[in-house]
Amino acid sequence: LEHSLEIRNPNFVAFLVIVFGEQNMMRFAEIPAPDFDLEKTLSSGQVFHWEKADAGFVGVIGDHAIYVEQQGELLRASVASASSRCFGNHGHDAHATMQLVRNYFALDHPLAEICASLPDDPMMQAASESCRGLRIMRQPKWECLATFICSSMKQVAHIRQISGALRERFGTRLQVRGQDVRTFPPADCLAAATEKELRKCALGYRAGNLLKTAQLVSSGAGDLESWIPLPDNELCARLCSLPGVGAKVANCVMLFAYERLRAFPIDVWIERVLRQHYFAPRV
DNA sequence: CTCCAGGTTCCGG
DNA sequence: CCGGAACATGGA
Repeated sequence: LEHSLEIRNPNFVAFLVIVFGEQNMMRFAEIPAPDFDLEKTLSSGQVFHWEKADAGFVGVIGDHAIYVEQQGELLRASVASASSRCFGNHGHDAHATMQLVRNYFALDHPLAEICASLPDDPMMQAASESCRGLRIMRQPKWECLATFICSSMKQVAHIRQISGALRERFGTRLQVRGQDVRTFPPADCLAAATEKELRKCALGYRAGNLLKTAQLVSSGAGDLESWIPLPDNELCARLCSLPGVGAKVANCVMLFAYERLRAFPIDVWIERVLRQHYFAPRV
C-alpha cells in the first residue's frame, strides 16, 4: 500500500529527474534506492552476468542493455534497447527505465522492515549486518531457471562462465556505454540447438537437462508465466518436474524469479552452516 | 596430478 | 525412505 501511494505521489515522480550527463549528452534515470547495495546484490550469486564498468556495472535486464551505478542512496541508470546501437536511453523514457531497474532490483520491497523482523539471534543479527543492502531480485523466469540448471556442481566462477558462453553463442548482442553485452537466449532458441552445441558452452552433463527443459518450456508444456498464480508447493512441484531441476534449483527459481520470499534454497554451504550453528550434535 | 565445486537422478538395501 | 555413485569440466 505504501508503495503504490508513493509511486502515484506527484512529488515523488518529480523527484525522478532526468539529467543530462556531461559526456555524450547521455541521459540517466535517477532512482531512489534506500537500504540498497548494488555491488553486494550483483555479486551475491543471484545473477551471474553483470560486469564492472566505470563506476558501476553493465548487464542486461530482459532485452535491455543497462548501465547502472550507485551514488549513496541513488541509482543512476541508462538503457540501450535492442534496436539501438546508441548511448543513452534511446527509445526509453526515464520513467520506463526507472520502473525496469526498480522492479529488477526489487527496490519496492520493505527491506528495513524485513531485517527488523529477523529473530533476535546473534547468528542472524551478524548475518543481516554483513548482508546489509543485499536485496532479493526479480529476475526473468526462464533466464533464472536455465542459469540455475547450469549451476549444479559448479563454482560461481564457472556459472558465470557458462552464462557468458550461452549468451555469447546464442544471445543477441547489444551495446551500452560502448561495451558489448548479450541477452540470455530465450527458451525456443536453446530448444532449437543440439546437445552437442550446448556442450560447447562448458555445460557438461547439464547440456541434456537444459535442452530438454528448454524444449518443454518453449513448447508450452512448461509454461513458466502461467505458473505465477500457483501456491508455493504446487509451483515447486511443477519446477521439479523439469529435467535438471531438484529441490535446490526449484527454490532458487521460486525465490529469485517468482518472488516467493519464503523459499529457502539449501546448497552444500547453507547445509554446513545449518548443521554447525543450529543442528550441531549436543555434547 | 588429484581434488572438488551453489545438485540431480538412478539404484540397491 | 535413505545412503551412494555417476555425471563433465576447469581452476586451485
